[in-house]
Amino acid sequence: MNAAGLDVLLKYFPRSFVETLSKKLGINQLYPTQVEAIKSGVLDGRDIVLSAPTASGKTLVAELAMLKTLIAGGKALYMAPLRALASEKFEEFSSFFGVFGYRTAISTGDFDSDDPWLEKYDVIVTTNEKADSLLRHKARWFDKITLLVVDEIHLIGSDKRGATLEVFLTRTKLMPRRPQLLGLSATIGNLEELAEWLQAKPVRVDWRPVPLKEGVYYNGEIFYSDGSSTTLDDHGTPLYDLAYDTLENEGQILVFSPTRRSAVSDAKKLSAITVKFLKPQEFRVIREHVSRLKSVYTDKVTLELLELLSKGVAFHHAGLGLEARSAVEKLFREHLIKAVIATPTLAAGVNLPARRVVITDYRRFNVELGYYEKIPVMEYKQMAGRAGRPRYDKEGEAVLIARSLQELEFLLNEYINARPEKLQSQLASEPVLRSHILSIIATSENVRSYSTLGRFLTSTFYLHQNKDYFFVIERARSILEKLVSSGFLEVEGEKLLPTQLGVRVAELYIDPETATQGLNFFKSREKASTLAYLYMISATPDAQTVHVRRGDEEWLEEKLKVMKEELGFEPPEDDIEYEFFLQVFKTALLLEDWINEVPEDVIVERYDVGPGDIYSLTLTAQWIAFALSEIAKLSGYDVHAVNLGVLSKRIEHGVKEELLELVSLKGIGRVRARNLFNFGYKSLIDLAVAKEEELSRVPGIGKMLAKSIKKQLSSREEGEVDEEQPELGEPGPLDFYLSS
DNA sequence: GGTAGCACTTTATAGACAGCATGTC
DNA sequence: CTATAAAGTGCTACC
Repeated sequence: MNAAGLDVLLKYFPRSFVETLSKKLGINQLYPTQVEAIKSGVLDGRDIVLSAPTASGKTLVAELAMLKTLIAGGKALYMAPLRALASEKFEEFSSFFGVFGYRTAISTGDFDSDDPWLEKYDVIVTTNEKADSLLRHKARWFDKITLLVVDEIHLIGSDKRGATLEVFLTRTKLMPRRPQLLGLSATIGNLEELAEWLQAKPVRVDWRPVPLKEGVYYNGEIFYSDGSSTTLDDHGTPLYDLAYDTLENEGQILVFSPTRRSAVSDAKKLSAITVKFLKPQEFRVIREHVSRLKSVYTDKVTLELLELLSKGVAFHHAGLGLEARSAVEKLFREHLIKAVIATPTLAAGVNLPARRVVITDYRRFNVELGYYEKIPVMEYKQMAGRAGRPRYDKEGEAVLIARSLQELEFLLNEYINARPEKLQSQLASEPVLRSHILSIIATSENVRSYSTLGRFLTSTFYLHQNKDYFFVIERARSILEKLVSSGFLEVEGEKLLPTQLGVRVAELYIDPETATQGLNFFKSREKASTLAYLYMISATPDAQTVHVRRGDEEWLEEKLKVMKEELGFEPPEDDIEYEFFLQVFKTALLLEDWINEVPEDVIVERYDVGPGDIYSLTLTAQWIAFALSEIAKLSGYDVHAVNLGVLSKRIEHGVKEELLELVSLKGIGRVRARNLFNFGYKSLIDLAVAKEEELSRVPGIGKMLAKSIKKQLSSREEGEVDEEQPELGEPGPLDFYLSS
């Protein structure tokens, strides 16, 4: 390695820092990506949108830029689209900046660094939504941010979540002292347009640390983009051929499959091959992981996975629980399992490179629109970019599978040699716009009239891209009317003022429509059954629902007969509405089972979901329950507020009310709490009185846990002093000024 | 009468962010 | 709206 490779950094950093980079962090040379970015001025404080392939060193660019800003006494905010990515970066940054004596914090739905908020940290890692939420809550440290790093900034074009990022960026753009911006992007068709909107410099780098070959497999041959080709041995099916060839050369293969079902079945098929390449010592290590996972999961989905793991292969999709997923990732990274067959979870998710990536189908069924569509080139490129493990593989290879000569041609032209499409702003869709319009008015003092809102909208990417100003203004006007009639805003002449309710809705981060539905529910009844609450929650636009299969209708209708009373209303007549009704009803039943302590395995079977689905379903329901409880409180519906508060806790832990006290202990979940309860420990007092040895006789409670319980209880008795919260409510520094 | 094997028919379809206050299966 | 693989069902041939 060439130590002089770091010379360019001496212009920006003290020599000791550069030496530390080399000695402690093993960074001796800069990648072309980093050189380009520095040439373009990231370290001189310039705003930049950097588009470069996966693993081409974008993270180090961000780290250097952040380090630069920290040395100057500033603070950096790093935003990522997924919680998993945020926590991955948090780990990385903690050690990187730790070496230089700077502190890193993370704030997502999962974790929150508590201490007097995030003020004293130098680097803060969040998800996009969390960053937006912090803005809404007027976090005071926000004006201390001197560098904003937005990872995967191309997410601005995603239909569901793109608008959040767009509004966030528009807001920061309009701040009086805007922080430096570093956007990190995959390859996109209109980088220049995006950068121009952000008033940043577009920087495009195509260099990859591991060269990537892209090709199409047809009739026993891989045809590469450069016109060359290789022939593979025949093992029955294209996927077998590709897998065999990869494993034979001691590589690993990552397969993208369109559905969960096909991912599982492809994994099963490939197990016949992978098992042949599994060495005995590898098998032993895998078995340890498998037996550990067996103690966590006993549902059929995970059991199927565990069986496959022992054969050196795995499937990966969002139905799997968190631990199962990360076990698959870990085993694959350690080269123990040879093949992973994944749904698009992994396309934009955690970094899991493999020598060869196979995309079995360029089409995917669109559940919402109800038809098959071809996946965007950008998504293909993201998947293909996973090919090639730095340091392990000389080159990576991405392969699409063609079924006919025509398709071969089509895939070469439309994917491999195609340019990724242009990013399109997704701001104009109504449900998205209504949330953000309320949020903008409710949480910033400077957009409080039709004209300032109009000016805000003018600064968005949407209007930068589409010149139809009047269309947006019209749509905004109709949304404003609805927000006013729902009681979130008030009009005083030209002025638009948020109500207390409106502010709270924006802070709680729920769709105004969710709040409206909640309020209608509260208004129409003084009390409600648990099932009725669960139904109401699951029917909101923020909720997730489960699918109703053909065979479900029958038993759902049986259930309905018995529970009509409890539900408190008649199901709709209309066919489409009825279909939605059944979906919501099924979801409500699942949640009810969950809070009645029905075992996870049973839920998995009964509702045809995976443990991961249960997790995300309950997480969402719990959040909505909490938010609506707050809305009820604010609107004077005290009974509903209390009921929903309790319900939210029950959903969080999956327990009956009687266990809520026990479950507040660290290390005690629904299962252990029930065991304790059945052994007569029904409250914290009971536990405080009990002896450690007695507690450890309860199934699921070992010596360690018994000790931890006692320790927790004794510290509670002493009454720990709560940490002081910074006062809220002052106008935040994030308010921007739309001076005309 | 029972069943293996095959052809035809039916069925279902990816993912995941947010509050708050501290640590799930 | 532009599909397809897996699971389910039913039929036939054969013992």
